[in-house]
Amino acid sequence: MVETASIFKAIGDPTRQEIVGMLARRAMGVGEIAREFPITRPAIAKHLAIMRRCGLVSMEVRGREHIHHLHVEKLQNAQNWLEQMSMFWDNKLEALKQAVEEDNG
Amino acid sequence: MVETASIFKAIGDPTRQEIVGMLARRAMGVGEIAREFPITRPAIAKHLAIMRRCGLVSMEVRGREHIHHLHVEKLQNAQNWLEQMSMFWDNKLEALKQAVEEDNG
DNA sequence: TTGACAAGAAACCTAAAGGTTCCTTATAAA
DNA sequence: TTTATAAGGAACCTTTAGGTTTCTTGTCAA
Repeated sequence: MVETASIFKAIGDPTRQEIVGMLARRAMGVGEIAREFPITRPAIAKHLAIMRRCGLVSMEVRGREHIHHLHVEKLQNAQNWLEQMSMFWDNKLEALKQAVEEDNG
Repeated sequence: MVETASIFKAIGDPTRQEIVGMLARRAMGVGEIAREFPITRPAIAKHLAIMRRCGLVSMEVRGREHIHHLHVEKLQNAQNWLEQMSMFWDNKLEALKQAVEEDNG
C-alpha cells in the first residue's frame, strides 16, 4: 500500500497535469516546457521539483539542458489505488480478496 | 476533458484517501468519521468540504447527522485521465485515436 | 423540557503552494 | 574569449491547506 497520495497531489494541479501530458509524448527541458505556459520558468521549475520529489519525473542533465522524463509506472500505482476503491464500492469482494493477497504475497 | 485536477487534489492527501476508503464501504456521518482519526472533528469537516466541492462526496442530512456518500463515478473520471496518459506513453496510437474520437463524439 | 449529542461557524495559527524578480553559474557557439 | 542560452537559487509576496479552540444551533431522547 504505497504512498500514492504524493502522486495524486502531483497531478492535482492543472499546470502539472498539462506537463504530464507533454512529457508523456516526449522528454523535455525546463525552458522548453515553460515556453508553452503563460507563467515564468522558475514557476515551472518548482512544479517539476514537486513532480521529481515523488518520483513522477526524473531529470537528466544533457549539456546545459535539464531534460525531464515521465515515469509512467508511478501513474500505474495511482491507477491501482483507484481500482481498489472501485472494487470496494462494487462489492466485487472476490476480486478484492485476490488483490489484497497479491499485495501481501 | 473534464476538471479532473480537483479530484486528484481531493485524493492527494493521506487523510482524505483514508476517508475515501471508508466511504467506499459505507456512507458515514462527520463525527463517526472523525472518531477514526487522531485529529479534531472540525478538521475532518474541512476535508469533507473539499471533497464535496469537487463532487467526490455528497451530504445527506438525516436528523442531526450529516451522512456523507462517496461518488465513484468521479473516481472513474480520474481513472480515465490516467489511462489516456498511459496510452500516449505506450504509443498505442490506435487506441488513443479511438479514445479521442469517443470523447468528441 | 432539560440535557446530551451532532454538527456548523468563526477566529486564529503556521506552513506550504504558487507565483514573482533579480542574480549567479555552467555550457555552447561566434 | 566574448556572448547568448539554459537553468539553478535566493528573497519576497499572497493565498490556501491543514490544523486548533471556542461558541452556537438543531435534534433526539429522558
